[in-house]
Parts: sequence; C-alpha cells; structure tokens
Amino acid sequence: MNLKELSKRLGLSQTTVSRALNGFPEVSEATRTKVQAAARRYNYRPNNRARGLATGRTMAIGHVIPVSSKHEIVNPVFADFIAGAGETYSGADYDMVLTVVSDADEADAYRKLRAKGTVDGIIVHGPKVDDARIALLHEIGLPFVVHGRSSEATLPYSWLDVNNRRAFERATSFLLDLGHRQIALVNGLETMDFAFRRRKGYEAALAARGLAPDPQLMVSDEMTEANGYQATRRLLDLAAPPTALLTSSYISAIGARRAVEERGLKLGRDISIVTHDDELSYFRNGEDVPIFTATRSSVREAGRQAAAMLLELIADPDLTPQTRPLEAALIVGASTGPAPR
Amino acid sequence: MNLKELSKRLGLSQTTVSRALNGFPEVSEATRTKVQAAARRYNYRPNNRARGLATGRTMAIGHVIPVSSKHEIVNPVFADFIAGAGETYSGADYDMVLTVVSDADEADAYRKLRAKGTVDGIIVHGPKVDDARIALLHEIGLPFVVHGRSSEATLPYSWLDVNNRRAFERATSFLLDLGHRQIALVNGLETMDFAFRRRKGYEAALAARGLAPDPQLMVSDEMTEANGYQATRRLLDLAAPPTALLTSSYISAIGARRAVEERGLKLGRDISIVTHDDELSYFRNGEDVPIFTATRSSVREAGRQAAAMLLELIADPDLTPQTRPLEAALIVGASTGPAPR
DNA sequence: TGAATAAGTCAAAGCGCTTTGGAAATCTGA
DNA sequence: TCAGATTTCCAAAGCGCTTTGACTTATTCA
Repeated sequence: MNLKELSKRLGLSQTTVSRALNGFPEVSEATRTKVQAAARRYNYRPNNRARGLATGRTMAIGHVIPVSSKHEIVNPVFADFIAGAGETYSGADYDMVLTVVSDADEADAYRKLRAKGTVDGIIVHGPKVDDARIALLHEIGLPFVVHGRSSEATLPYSWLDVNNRRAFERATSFLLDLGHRQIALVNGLETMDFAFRRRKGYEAALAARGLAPDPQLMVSDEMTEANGYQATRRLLDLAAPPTALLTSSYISAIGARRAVEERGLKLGRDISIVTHDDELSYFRNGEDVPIFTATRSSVREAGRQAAAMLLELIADPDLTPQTRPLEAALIVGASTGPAPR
Repeated sequence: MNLKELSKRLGLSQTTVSRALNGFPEVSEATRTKVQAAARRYNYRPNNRARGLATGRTMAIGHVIPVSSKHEIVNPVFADFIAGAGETYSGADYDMVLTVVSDADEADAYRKLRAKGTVDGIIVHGPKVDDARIALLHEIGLPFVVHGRSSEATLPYSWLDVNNRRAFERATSFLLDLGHRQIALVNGLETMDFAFRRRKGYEAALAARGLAPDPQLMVSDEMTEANGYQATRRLLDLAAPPTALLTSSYISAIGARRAVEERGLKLGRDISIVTHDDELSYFRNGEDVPIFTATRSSVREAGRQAAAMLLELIADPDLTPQTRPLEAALIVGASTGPAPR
C-alpha cells in the first residue's frame, strides 16, 4: 500500500492525504480522521526511502562500533548503551544503523555514511585521548555526539561522559581512608580517554596524601576477564603486593576476583577491590549488598541521554555543542575493608 | 556530489556514468576508468535512498533485538553475534539496522520494518519454542533467517543453530562418565528454544543410564550472573546437593563459581561445572587450559554465517529454506573432575 | 448582494538514482 | 563502398514521497 493507492481509495489527492497524515493544519478534521482510519486499516506507512529523498532526512542515526583490530574485541558495554539509545530512537521514530568496523577503517566508514546519506547523525563510541574522528566529523559536517570525551581535542563538540577523573579520585581516597597504601590500578587501555582520566583521578588522590604512584602497580590493557585475572596474578606476585585494587570494568573485576580466590585470599579482608560498574543488565552488582564496592553509572541511561542529545542537535542545527557530565555514585559493597596489617 | 553534478563535470550523461560505476558492459573501458577516477576524486557515492527507490532494494538488514520486558535484559551474546554479522555485511556493502524492542511490541516492529521498506531481510534473534514471528514473517513476506530454531514451528524457515540437544547430551554423559549422579541443570528460560533443547539433551543422557531427572536439580531463568549465583546457592543447600552443574551460559557459570567459592569449595574437585561457551570476545575461556569444561561454539562465527545465509536468500528469492546445524565442541577444562565420594 | 477572506483541496515539480528504449557513431565483411 | 551489426552513449520515465503555488468552494463583513 502506498500513498497513490491510498489516496485513490479515498478519492483524495496525494497532497491531502500526506498532509492529513503529517498533521498539517490545512486539512479539515473530518478528512483527517477519515484518512487516518484508512491508513490504519491498510497498515499504510510512508516508504522510508521515498520520504527521505523528499525531505532530505533519513530518520536514522549511525553508531560506529570499533573493534580492536588486534584482538577483535567488542566492548561489552555497547550492548547496554545501544539498548538505551534504542529506547530513545523508537520513541522518536528513528532507526539505528550499526556499523562494525575495525579501527583502521573507521574514518572511511564515517565518510561513507555521510556520502551515501545513510544517517542524519552519529554517535561516536570509545573516544581516544586524541581522537581524529572529531575533526573528521566536523569536516564532513554531520551532527554527532561523543559518548565519552577526547581530552586533547581542540574543536568544540557535544559529549556525554561520566566524570571518570572524579570517580576514580574518590574511589582511591576511599581506599586510602581504609588504610591502604599499596593500591593498584588495573586500567583499560590508556589511549582511551576514559582510562586516561581514571588514571589522572587515581594519581590525584595519591598525590593529595603525598604519595607517589608506583609504576609497578599500574597496568593498562583491554578490559577482558582474562586480562583482569592475569594482571591481578602478577600484582599478587610482587615483592610488595597491593592490598587493594582498582579495576576499570566489572569484567576485569571478575577476572581479578578469580585470581584472588585462586590464592585462597578473601575479598574485602585480605584484599580489597573497587571497580567501575556500568550497571550491565546481565551483571547486576548484587541485590541487597553490592558484591563489589564500585563507582556506578548506568551506561544504559547514558545511551538514552546521548541519543536524546543527538536528536536535539539534529532538530536544531545551530545549537551550540552540548555537554553533559554525569557523576558516578560511589557505592560500598562487600569487596572492600580496612587494609590488613 | 551527486550523479548529476558528476556527469556534468565529466561531460557524460547520467546514464553512462551510472552504468560505468555499476559495471555494466555497454560502457567502454576507457570511459569507465575515467568515470571511476572522477568518482574517487570527488568521493562520490550513490545516495542510498535514491538508489533504493529506483531499485526497490534497501541494501540493509534488520536485526530486532528483544529485551525482556520484565527485567530489561539485553542478551550479552548479541554483541558478538552482531559483530560477526557486521563483518559479513560490510564485505557485501549492506547496512545493519537495529531495533531494540520489548518483546510485547515485537510483532509491530516487524510489520513496521516491512511497511516502511527499511530493510531487505531480517535476522530473528532468540526464538522461542513456539515462536509466532515465523508465521508473521511468512505473512509479511520478508526474507529472514532465524538464529536458533523454533521446535514447534510448522512452517518451513531458514535457520542456523548449534545442536544444543547433542551438546548437552554429551556434556551430561561426560559428567556421568566421571561418576557424577547428582547433576544439576542451571538452564536459561525454557520458553527459549535453545534452553528447551538443552534440557532434552540433558534428560536423554540421564535416561540412557536409566536415571530419572530430578526436578529439584533443574532450574530455569534468565542467564545473568546473579541468577547463576542464586541458583547455585540454593542447589548447594539441598539435602542431597549436586556434585556437578551444567550451566547454559558462561555468565551464569561465573555466578555459579562465585557461589562455589563462597562455600569454600574447590571447583573441579568438590564440585564440577560444565558450561556452554559462546566464545564471547571479552570472556575467553582461559588461554592454555580452559577455565571451564564447556560445550563450545562461536557465536561470532554464527553471526557471520547467518548473515551470509540471509544475503543468499535475498539474492535468490526462490531458494528453498536453508538450514545450518552447527556442532559444539566439548572441551575439557579445569572445572571438572571425578565425582567426590 | 458582492467583494474580500478563509478553508479545503489539488496538480505538478523535485529529491537522486536506475533502467528502458532508442539514436548516433564506429566497425565489419563482401 | 555501403548495408548491417556492434559499440557507445543518451533522453526520459519512474521509484514514493513532500511541498510549492494555485485553484475551488465556503464563509464573512460592509
């Protein structure tokens, strides 16, 4: 069923039917309800492409998901972020188009999205400390919102980000207050902006107590379970092993826990762990008492909000770049306790 | 840059330029190379929507991701499946459009995708034992491939699925061979087809040894870490606790492990766990020796193949439904051992 | 009552592409 | 050399929608 048929059936022109359906005022209420009823009956929906051609808008948002070309790793937080963004889109009748691309081809993927006119805007995932995509997207002129930030970017851009620096500063202080002095940081790759900022926060908290960061206690790698495990093992093997660990993801924390258990140590007594908790839907951090003490910020909610920001940006192109910092809550769970002595 | 401009610049008609770019034979090689060079120089790419309008094809595939309306859970295997499918699409120049929808609105989502002409085909995720979507998609006439199967479906359809029955039958037999007699099944929701089949396999293996399944030892729920943990705790509290556990997902297995460790039991000695391992990129099941004994089948590879099947189906619409069963490997890791006595 | 205004509707153009049905130019063979 | 075949190119239609500008018909006011 298309517009032509529908309007023929109704004995009206395409113009009138189109206007009736799109809520234009120059259509009488009588015809409007008649048209709407018919549209519903025949399950008529304007063809996406045709409408796009006519309006110049695609009603679609692009998400470019980078996969580490080396390890082929799909960041697990995407699933929840996208679920959140999807909620916003479906409410606004937008589609979401996903491009999975190894980071080497990323620039090309954005160019292509633009040239083919596939989307009206883009959400940028996983920004690096110095991310070339921000300049690129400015150049190609497509509205975008960054999930995260890029510390060394010079151009203005819209972003939504957890205050990672503050979160890890607070987490570190929390451990210091408990008497820990040997605190390890099991971070994500520090080319990633979020990891970079978390480290800054960690270092700031140490500095505030006059402590110097110990390079031996700082590791940085892809945040898989396996890496969390390996890193923790190595840390526990040090001559002066840490009494507390800060991990950058719930998943590394699980790996860390495995290493801790393996040594027969008790979490929260022999060693403390604080992690970042994205509130992944399949990894709820406990019910009543959180399993891990954590800096908590829902990535799903971030998805919802980032999508909404982008839609606003698209609706009003001469809006100045919007920024939305989110604070992570520091929640206390069973994985931390006073430093053993 | 669009076709009109490009052809004007080249002093050729739109027809010729279009044909040159699309590899039609009625264009001389000389003009073709000239046109291609110009296209590259101006980064010309045919507008998606316009091309779609003209050809009737969208060059896009729809993935409808159901989220459990009750718990808002996004199945974690989607991320890897989609990464795999994405590889296939980018090779074939297809886009992927994602719709995240609570299962109540699912039927409507498919109808909408069809009526708006957003996609050329659909991948169906998470089929139920009796899944209404198969009939629905037949009705609306959109090519589709199901990731998984629907045991009670009557209409023919294309699918790609792990042989879940066999996998869990083998896993159960493996545990029986080790002397285990109290074997628990921590399954996914058994309205889901994969979980239903795994249970059948589990029961078949027991029956083959003349054992009756014990309802107390069979639990079925969303496969989160928390549920794996809770289920295992309850199982360990039984008067006659199981000596072995079969879990349906790596993530439940992690929950199970937490419960086991908490009791001070040693995995592979005091209690054995076999899990299903989708080879999630962020949860590699160990490096040299697998952490968990597992039935293993890469969900990412499944994504690649399912996408390829769908593209074939789209290319040749009168192909009969294709089916692709995959065998899971049974890999032995550190989480299993002989039954304690 | 008639002119001015408002309300309701429509025909047609245009979005950027593919493709049909020629036409012009070039090549072939006797 | 010239009809016929072949190669190379093109104008125009059409995909399904929105939107401009104009045209009817109904309503209002002096």
